[in-house]
Amino acid sequence: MTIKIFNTISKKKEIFQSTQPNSVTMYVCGPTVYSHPHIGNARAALVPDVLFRLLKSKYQNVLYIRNITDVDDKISEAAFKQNKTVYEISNKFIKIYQDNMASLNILEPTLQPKVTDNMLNIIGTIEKILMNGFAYVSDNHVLFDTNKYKNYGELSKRTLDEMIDGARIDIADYKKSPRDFILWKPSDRNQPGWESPWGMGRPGWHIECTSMIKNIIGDDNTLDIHGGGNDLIFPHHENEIAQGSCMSSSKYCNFWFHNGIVLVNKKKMSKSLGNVILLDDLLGQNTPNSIRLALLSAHYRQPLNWSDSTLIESSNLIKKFSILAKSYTGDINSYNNLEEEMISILSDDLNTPEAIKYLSELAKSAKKNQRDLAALIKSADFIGLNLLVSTPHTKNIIDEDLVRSMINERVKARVAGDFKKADKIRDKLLSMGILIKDLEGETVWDYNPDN
RNA sequence: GGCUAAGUGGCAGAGUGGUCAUGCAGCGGCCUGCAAAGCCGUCAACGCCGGUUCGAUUCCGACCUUAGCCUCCA
Repeated sequence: MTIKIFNTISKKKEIFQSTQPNSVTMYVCGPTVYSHPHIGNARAALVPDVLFRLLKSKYQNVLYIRNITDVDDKISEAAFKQNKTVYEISNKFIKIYQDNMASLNILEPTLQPKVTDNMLNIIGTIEKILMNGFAYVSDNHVLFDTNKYKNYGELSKRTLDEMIDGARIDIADYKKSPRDFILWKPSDRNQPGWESPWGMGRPGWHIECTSMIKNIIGDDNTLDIHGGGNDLIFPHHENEIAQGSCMSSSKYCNFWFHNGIVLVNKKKMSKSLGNVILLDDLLGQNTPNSIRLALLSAHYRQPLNWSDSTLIESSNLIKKFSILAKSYTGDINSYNNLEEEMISILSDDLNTPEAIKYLSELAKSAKKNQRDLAALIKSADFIGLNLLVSTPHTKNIIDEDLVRSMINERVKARVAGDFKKADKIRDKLLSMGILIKDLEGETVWDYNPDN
């Protein structure tokens, strides 16, 4: 069965084909580690995670690389403000990032290279570009010469003239052309710096990705899939293609894969608008499953407008699935190919809303059909939703014995016909975050997902 | 201003040249001491104007609106 994915460079849904028959190489731009990860970082990791799971179901070897940018002026700035070293900042946020992603059941990539571990490779890559005549040294900087690379703009579909006309920035005087971008720049004493043929300095923003990719897959090999947020198409990925195509003769990458951004109140999150939603906050009040489902509720290429109701809806749905899943008593392994339909849905450009619809339909038929119930559990699991293990919210720590004794008291009151008292106890439980249901012969309880 | 996307029912959000999205909410019913949950049924949409077509929400063009990018950004 084939996988179709939308390729940004052709602007079409294409049948995915890897360069090697049983292997896939995928690179996704990871975080710059200078602050707490937000919901947008989560989407940017979660979308490739679903693709990774899908690819793994069809290919023997999937090499999934997600880098860690631990050299960046934003990190230096954070270090300066907090009176800490650059490494203290980056190590702290690497740890938080990885913990947050693990909480969301996002699988670890095969490799997570760091910029600081690749400085010699980066310098080597820049030397190759210089040697091939696509870069120049000016005032201790090394710059990519965009006028030398004739396909510049092929990803973002803009011409150099358009970019120059639309430019809102002042042109640095060491640049030959306003669109030329930095491969290497000098560092002063307060900035992290490395020895290079061009003096103490540090790499520009784009070169790290190109260098790490080529270092891992080999200069003359083509990457199968390169992913990242929509907002990275220009200039970051455009510049990567330019560099990567000019350091060796091989094509840089076959499939470009971009996820839409998360909007809050219909606007992109930004510190100035004060609408940044941090994962730490979200994870304190919601189950990983509901956050995950909420992030998958829109197609990955669409913008996702985040609101309270997004989470409420997804947590209701997850609760419905989980209750059903827990009623399953059979052996899941007695059925074959339970995930087949889910795989086929995702194979069409990762259509997660369609996948959720499928789960809803399974939930409906699962009441009468054990196989569908098993399929619900397995299919949800395929997209990383574990229905069998419920994770209570961290703030919802409850004395279960107390809950049971309150329920018993209410049962007694109901038997005695004292419904006033029974309702009072029910209200009290609700205020504690406990939802009860009177089923035939017994009363069951669960955490209230809205709480 | 330039570039790139998108505009679907009360909300979220897929999809399709001619029959159902789905979820939440609403409405009617079953169930219940009453609820909650569940179940059954039900209402409702394709920004605007043209064009192509026997037929368009779906294809084409203009217009309007929104978002993103053009500066760090996932």
